[in-house]
Amino acid sequence: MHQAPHKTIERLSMYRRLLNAAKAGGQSSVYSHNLAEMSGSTAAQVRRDLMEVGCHGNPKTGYAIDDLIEQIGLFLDHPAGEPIALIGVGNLGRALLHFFAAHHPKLKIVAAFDDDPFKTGRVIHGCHCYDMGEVQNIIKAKHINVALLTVPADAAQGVAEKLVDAGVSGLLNFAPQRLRLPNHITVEDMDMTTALEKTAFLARQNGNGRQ
Amino acid sequence: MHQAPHKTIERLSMYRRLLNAAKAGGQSSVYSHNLAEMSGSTAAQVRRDLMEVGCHGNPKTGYAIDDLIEQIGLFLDHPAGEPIALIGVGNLGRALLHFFAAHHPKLKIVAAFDDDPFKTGRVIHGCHCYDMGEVQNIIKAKHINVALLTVPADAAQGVAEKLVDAGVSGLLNFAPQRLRLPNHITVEDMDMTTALEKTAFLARQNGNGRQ
DNA sequence: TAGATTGTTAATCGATTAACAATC
DNA sequence: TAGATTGTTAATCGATTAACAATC
Repeated sequence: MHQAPHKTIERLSMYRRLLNAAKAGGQSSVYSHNLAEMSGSTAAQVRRDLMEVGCHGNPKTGYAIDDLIEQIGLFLDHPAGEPIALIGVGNLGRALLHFFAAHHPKLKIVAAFDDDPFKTGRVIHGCHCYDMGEVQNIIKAKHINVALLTVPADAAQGVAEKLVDAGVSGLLNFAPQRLRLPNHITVEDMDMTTALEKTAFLARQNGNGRQ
Repeated sequence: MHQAPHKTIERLSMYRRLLNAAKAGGQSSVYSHNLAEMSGSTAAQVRRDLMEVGCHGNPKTGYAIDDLIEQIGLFLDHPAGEPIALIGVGNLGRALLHFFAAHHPKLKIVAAFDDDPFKTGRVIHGCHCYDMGEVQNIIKAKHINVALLTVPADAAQGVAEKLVDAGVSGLLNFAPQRLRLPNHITVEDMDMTTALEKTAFLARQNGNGRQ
């Protein structure tokens, strides 16, 4: 069996969000070109992505929204929900705790970690903050497989290795630091400095020419 | 003349960061394979990227770090520095103000905007917070070309259009919302929900199999 | 049926990787 | 010279786009 391309996974996530909004608006079916229009993709791409997760439409009625949401959920989500850890309760860490507290039924941040004694022991945006010394025990105890890394760049590699030792196999890394980890570990980098540099560069190149 | 691929731009940003660190550590030259090792790229890729910005090495001595940093800077940066706006001073907005206050000499957030009267008029992480009503005047007055968008999803499209009207041509969008803007506008999406869903999915697929 | 949409296959495109001659 | 590295070209790979037969 083949692997779904990474881009397909990203688009499926986006489709689901759009479908939930459409459902909330009272719609019950969509055509590929509707979803393409909303997501900025093409109709053919949408059909290919939906086929990937086993969704089938019908030339007369399009795709049933409830079916799409269910199939995408079966494909993307862990059925029992995914417990997640957040490491580093600085400004960005707290913002992400707040952001993810609301956003997702299946992805739940169940533990935060910091080494600042003014933060540990408290509940921040609904999430208990533990001392870094407990990170491996708690990750094992709570069967955490995925972590958000919001520590300073110079601490990132060391913390990441600890997490992997404790059993984490996916990291969403906000530290502007390349992580060297075994190949079977998934690292997704959210490098905001690079993203901003790229945006500024492309804006200057394609933009309105204002200097 | 041809355009540098987007991936090359991202890698150049990363190389520069690594080169600055190497320089601070006392190094004065690198080989392509050193930079490849540090960045997780390949030596051939590094050489191609560096050629793209007009850097040349020498089989005996490799590349001069000072030269690389300078050439990458000439390529990526606006010589006068790039003034940037941040729209939406919520948890995430404040975290980004803090993050970017320190990180970059050429990219500077010079104005923040919100419509909450408890935030406007104050200075937050060194940046003045203006009322949203002033956004177009200030963007024009300060010649701002690039904006960070950290407003709620349902406000993102409206705000983005206002910004584009005022002359912004590059947006770094943190709202989980697809923006529909003219083609000459650069939009870079930092979709954290999708990134986390993708990380969790790939972790489950490639990970240690723990359920 | 007629017409729009789905599902599938072939063509294109862009970027990465591999190969190798040129260079110090 | 010998050997490692650079610069450049060709081969590969993956994903997107285009084309079209099958379907309701």
